[in-house]
Amino acid sequence: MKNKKYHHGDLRNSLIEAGIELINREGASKLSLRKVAALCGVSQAAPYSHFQSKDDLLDAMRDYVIEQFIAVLENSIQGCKEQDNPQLLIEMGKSYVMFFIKNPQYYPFVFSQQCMEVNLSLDGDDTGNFPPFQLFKMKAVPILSKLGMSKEKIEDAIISSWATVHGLASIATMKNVHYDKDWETKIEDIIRNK
Amino acid sequence: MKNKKYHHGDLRNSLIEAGIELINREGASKLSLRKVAALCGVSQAAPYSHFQSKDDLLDAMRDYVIEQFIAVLENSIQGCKEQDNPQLLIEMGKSYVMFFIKNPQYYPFVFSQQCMEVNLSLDGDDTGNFPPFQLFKMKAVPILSKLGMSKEKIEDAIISSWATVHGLASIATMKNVHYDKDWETKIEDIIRNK
DNA sequence: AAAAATATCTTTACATTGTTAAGATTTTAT
DNA sequence: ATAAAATCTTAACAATGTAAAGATATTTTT
Repeated sequence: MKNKKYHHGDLRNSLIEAGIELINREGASKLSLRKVAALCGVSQAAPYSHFQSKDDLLDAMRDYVIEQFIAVLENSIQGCKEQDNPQLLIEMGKSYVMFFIKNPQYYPFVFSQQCMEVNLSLDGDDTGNFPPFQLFKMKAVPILSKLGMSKEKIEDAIISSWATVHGLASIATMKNVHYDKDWETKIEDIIRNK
Repeated sequence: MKNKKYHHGDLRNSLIEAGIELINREGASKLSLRKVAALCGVSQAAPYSHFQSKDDLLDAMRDYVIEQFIAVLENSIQGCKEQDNPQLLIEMGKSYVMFFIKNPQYYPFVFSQQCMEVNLSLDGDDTGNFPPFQLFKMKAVPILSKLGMSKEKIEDAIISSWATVHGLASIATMKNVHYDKDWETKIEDIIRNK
């Protein structure tokens, strides 16, 4: 490791993390490529050695955040004793919402480009499917099947559940939302109320 | 009405409508103040006689879209024979989702600035509350009360229902979402599955 | 009706931004 | 060691939001 280095060494990852840092500081709307480069101590054009465009960097940052998101969801799954109990789906839902409540800037960022692949159907190819939804689907199908639901009902239930949880995350992370109760303790009631 | 006019005559409204036109054409992310001005045939700085900033124009455009949105919701209410039947809430939900399915560019635009006022509580001041939610709340409370639900349950149910519908709108308007069924006919099943 | 005040618009200018091009420096491959 | 490739810098461009100064039209006042 040299002190003054022409080459940064790990610029690609540094740009991703610096970008996420800036998003947490002042939101995705105020992020600029040049600020990210400056935060990494490189010139304005340096990012173009690692990303084709600003959107390309944003995509990589999104992947990075979604990886954290997936880790949180999987952690909540492993916290469940019974892998075939419907409660597992509730726990996933709670984690889904809480992830964005704990990182409010992430919601508008992750879903700003509304162009992620989403396959709602139970059939079809799940490669490239929005990973959090794919994970939820994968866990939900056997659990709901065991309850004796028809395939069509299962598909509807999965879409409905995801919509509820996703909508809750959207609402809870709005800047001027007023809610006197504590989300963490209240959220299960709200999901169950379905 | 003069042919060549230094003064536009109705520039404020024209800017709002031109802006919405551009959003429908190429999405909110690609909208610029200068393009809006050009579409109205005025100079780049002309909008500043009517709006303090680009965000100020965007706010006015949002209000304009929300007015249309409210009109659609109220129309669906008036289409219901029984004003105290829970089916009315389903109809509102369908209209909520369908409004954004019919105008896919509106969803990311209306909710991009996640800073609208939202009061989730049944108590408290509803002035300034996000009008579509306020309307839903207003209609839901008496209907759910009649079903014998407690106040707390009602609040939970309203939040849950709005989250579901709002989440459905978010998901259905994603660009790369694959769904082989027809939303219009399927959406009620999905909402009911709650 | 004339003059003054105001509203609406234009032109010019500037800073910020994404992006490209040309070239410098370092690392890697031969 | 030399060539090739990767990584970075500086300089420049077009698009954008916005401010300032001034022109033109409209409204208000007298």
